[in-house]
Amino acid sequence: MAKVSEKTTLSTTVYQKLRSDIIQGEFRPGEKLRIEPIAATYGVGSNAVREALSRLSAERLVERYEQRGFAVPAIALDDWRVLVRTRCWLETKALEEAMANRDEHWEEGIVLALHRLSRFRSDRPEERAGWEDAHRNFHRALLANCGSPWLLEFCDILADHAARYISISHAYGNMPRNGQSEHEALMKAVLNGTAADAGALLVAHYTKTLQTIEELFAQGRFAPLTEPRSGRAEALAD
Amino acid sequence: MAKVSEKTTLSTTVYQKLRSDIIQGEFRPGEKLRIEPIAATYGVGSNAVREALSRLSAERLVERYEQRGFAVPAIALDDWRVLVRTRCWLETKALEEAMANRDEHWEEGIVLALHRLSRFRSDRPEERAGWEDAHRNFHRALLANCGSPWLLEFCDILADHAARYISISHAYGNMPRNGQSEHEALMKAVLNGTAADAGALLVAHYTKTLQTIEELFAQGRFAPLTEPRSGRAEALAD
DNA sequence: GTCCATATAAATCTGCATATTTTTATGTCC
DNA sequence: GGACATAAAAATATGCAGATTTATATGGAC
Repeated sequence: MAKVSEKTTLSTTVYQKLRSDIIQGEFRPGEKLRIEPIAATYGVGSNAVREALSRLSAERLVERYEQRGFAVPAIALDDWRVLVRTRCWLETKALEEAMANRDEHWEEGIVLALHRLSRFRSDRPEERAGWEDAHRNFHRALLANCGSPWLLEFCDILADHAARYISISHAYGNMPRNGQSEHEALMKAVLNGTAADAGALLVAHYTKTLQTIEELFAQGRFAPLTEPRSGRAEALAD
Repeated sequence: MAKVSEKTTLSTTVYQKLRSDIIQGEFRPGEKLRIEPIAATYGVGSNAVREALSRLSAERLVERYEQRGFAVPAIALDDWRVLVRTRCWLETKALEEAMANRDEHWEEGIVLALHRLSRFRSDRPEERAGWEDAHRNFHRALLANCGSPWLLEFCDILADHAARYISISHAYGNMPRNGQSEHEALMKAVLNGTAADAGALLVAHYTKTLQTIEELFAQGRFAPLTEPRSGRAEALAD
């Protein structure tokens, strides 16, 4: 029995596709998003695209320039650091609350998510998408019980933005690390340890990724993406 | 010399107006937002309204029902509690960071914001809008230095949603309290005390508002707003 | 009452018209 | 010639008026 496909609007379809493309780094940072070409690509009218871009701009996944259209956000080392730092703050808090509210269902969800994650190898290109997905679900499972849909959503937004940086970095020399042992240690601490210990492991986990990408910036790998070439039509910022 | 008015789009104008109306409780919770009437009211096309509503739905200030339009979110006691709790978490963290990063400019901003707030009396209807604004700015000033635009934005979103609950409550018997002495104590603790003390005062400040509105729920004042009358066209939820 | 067909209302979408910005071309001064 | 200003042209974003699709309400058969 195939799942009944949810009734949806064209605008939402475009929104989802653009969202996913941006997070997966299909667009260069700072790249202008012209409405007509996008509409033509998807075979829809320009209004549907505008609506999708407007939604994305509210999530900061695209930047909006009044009367001048939309663009993918630029990337910057400082922005990356702040993003990770904020993510650590919020996820640490969420994890602390989730652990305080612990129940069987939550614990089982974590065990299950880790098991599913273990079935993918992040170094095999054909499994990569599945791994990313499972990885995301594992981290979500840790926080699921925190008691605040708001906090969960904020963590999700930050995770999306972090995923974009990570996707971009993959195209510039960053090999995704599997980190299965880290995830196992994290799960053990979450299920059996103190909130402080678990939080420290979580922060350490994200800090590794932080540093990997910091190095790419330091090596200048992202230079062509962060220094807008003068005279380019893409220089939208004022 | 009047400030040059920013070039803007019709869609953004509608967005700002709707946003402000929702936060100020001009719509009943759960009320359906029909596109045509709104477009007619503002004298714009339906697409501009759709775009505005789409943006608002990304901020959770309106709910989106695929193929069935948009509605103002309902209100619920549990939602209100979670909202305030989350706000306390995030603002406490932001305040802690802001205090750790303290500098002169930040301190002066707080002093100035409190002074400006003191010029308004929340119990005078004609000054109410000004007071709300100054109050919001005071709380923003406390966190301004936290070092994370993300965290600031999340706090802002939560503040907007809390403001909606408060606006609605004003129409159902809740008198806004001035709280000047609370704000002064808070400022003193922020400028001269420990982060723990300041955070506790902040939480206490929000908890008072929490309880006031909890009581209105308990008294059933909001009942007609939370119990969707069956058969009404507004029953959109599934 | 439940099911189904039909009518109505509403949301959604498209194609084009308009307004704005960006680019290109042109002219002027030094 | 190069730097700068100005004006025309092109590209692009924005907005509107219906056409189309979808959901909701209505009424009748069973």
